[in-house]
Amino acid sequence: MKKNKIEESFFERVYSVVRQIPYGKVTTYGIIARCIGSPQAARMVGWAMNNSHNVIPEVPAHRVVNRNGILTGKNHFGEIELMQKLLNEEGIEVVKDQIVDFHSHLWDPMTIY
DNA sequence: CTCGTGACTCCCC
DNA sequence: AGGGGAGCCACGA
Repeated sequence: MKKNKIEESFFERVYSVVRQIPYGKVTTYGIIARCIGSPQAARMVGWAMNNSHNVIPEVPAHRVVNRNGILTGKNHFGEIELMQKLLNEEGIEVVKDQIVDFHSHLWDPMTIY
């Protein structure tokens, strides 16, 4: 055995975490990056999200924002208002591209309650 | 193979 | 308090 493989791609690892985000909750790029072992590779997480549109099952990328609770990736949803719209549908209020009471909606995969 | 870029984050001044 | 720079990893040209 040398290597075995199945080493899931970096992207796959990101998707696995993002898919675990419960309905009505959000998380950040940094948290995800840290969760997969690369705390400073938050950029990659966002990049993975960009590619997520081509991934199945669909990844709730709209639940992923930056550490300030700002919808930095909204520009990549095709429709600028789409990301905010999806969050609103889940009961998350967004003002000026920023999630209201962000900390309350924040979900940390490492923090099991 | 080398270079550049990217939906971020942290540290320093 | 605000601005600037470096770090991180993967992927396309």
